[in-house]
Amino acid sequence: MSVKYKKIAEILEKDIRDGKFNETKKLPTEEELMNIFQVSRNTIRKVVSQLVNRGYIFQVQGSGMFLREAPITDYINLGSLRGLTKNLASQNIETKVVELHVMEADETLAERMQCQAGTKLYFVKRLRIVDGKAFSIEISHFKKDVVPYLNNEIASSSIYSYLIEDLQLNIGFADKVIHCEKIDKESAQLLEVHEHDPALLIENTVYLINGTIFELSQSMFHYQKARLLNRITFK
Amino acid sequence: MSVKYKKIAEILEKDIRDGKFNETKKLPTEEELMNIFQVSRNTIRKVVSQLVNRGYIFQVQGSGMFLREAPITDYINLGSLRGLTKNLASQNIETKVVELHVMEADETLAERMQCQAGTKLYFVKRLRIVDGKAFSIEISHFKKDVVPYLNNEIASSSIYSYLIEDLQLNIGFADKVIHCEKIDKESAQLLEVHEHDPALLIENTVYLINGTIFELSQSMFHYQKARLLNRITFK
DNA sequence: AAGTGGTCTAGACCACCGT
DNA sequence: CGGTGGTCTAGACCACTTC
Repeated sequence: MSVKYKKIAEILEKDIRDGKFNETKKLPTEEELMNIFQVSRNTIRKVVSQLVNRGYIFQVQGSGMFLREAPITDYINLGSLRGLTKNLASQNIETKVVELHVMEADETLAERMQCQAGTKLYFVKRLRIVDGKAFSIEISHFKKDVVPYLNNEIASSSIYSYLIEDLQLNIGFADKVIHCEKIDKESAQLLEVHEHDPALLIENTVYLINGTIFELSQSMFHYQKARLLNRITFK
Repeated sequence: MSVKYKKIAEILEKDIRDGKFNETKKLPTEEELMNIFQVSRNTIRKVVSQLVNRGYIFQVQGSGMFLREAPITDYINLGSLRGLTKNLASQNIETKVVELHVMEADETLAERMQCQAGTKLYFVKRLRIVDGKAFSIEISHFKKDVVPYLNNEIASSSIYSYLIEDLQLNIGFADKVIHCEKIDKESAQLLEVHEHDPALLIENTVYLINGTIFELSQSMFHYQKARLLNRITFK
């Protein structure tokens, strides 16, 4: 976080979240931001593009930069990295670790994670509980050579905070595939719904910035509780 | 499309799709691209950021720019604008217009579309058929003052091609909310599934670049056939 | 050490919005 | 017409990868 544009983007993101621009629903002009932060125009434009990509603002040529309407309900933001911990801010989230152990990749996993069969993986199955009610089941596989250590305590809080802040992983990009299906019996019990009820699923493949896969996960959501949000900008 | 970086991005996107870099799985260096297209480095970097955002490539500092693995199956790309027409390229898509007429926004619609109750809207209900099988039901509302004309013929092909190429709408951004639920009887018949089977839903709010909403739509997908893909990059 | 992407600056000119 | 964003250039220096 040593670079200017990231620092400034952090500040402005916080300002927006804190409602600092709510009266005008408008950001200062690029020139004003240049003066405030004492950086060049390109740097400000880089900052702004971050805020645009994160869905906070939109730009209108000749007019200014405006706040996008904040989502009213709690959504899982598909554009962000952290699972629930950062997203459903207003709610009360618990995590129950159902299973956690080291395993070896079989042929299928090996192919999907682009590694040799037999590669050591952490297997984690967790139940996420929001406001006292079962919300989702998350099954994750982490490559052990990238995530050398994991325990119950870490898995009970935010794994991603651990990966980023403690292990300092450089996470680069991810593929998320979303679909829905009829829930199986075991999952139905965990999520407290009926067998054959719908289930919303996200299959997540996460890459380091050098392009290596380090996580493959599946999240299964309670169909009545989960709503995913995707904010996109064209240009 | 008069600007350099968009033209170059189009060319490179096509090259990537055509498999031009498949042997090396690597793009030319920034310097090489500067020479090829005779533009400055910043312009090339802008081009590259487009390709990164669209999920085609990833950059590794000190090393180069590499192709991301192309998705194997056909997915609906959440990051792109067009619905199916552009996405499921390999398949055979038909569209049946179930309903098309002008209506007035009621209180609920007016609030969600940020307009006055009574505002004229085009209402379109379409059934999308892929490879001869029902795939999705799309219900859309377009503001008539933005989309002054719409007919059966246009709605039978790609509405978005019409909006962009003919009406020259400047589409800016969109909010997509995804969830799943049990399907109702009428929709079940259209999609040829059983009542109470799962259904995957996307609620889509689309804005012009000046921030005005012009479309509100809901797409309901066949739960066994639809897969949504979201490619994200962190940085 | 050489190659390649990442950050940052300073400045120019264009395109669009609103008055 | 003034204000504000959009595009583009030229050049400098830094950080990481690869050999």
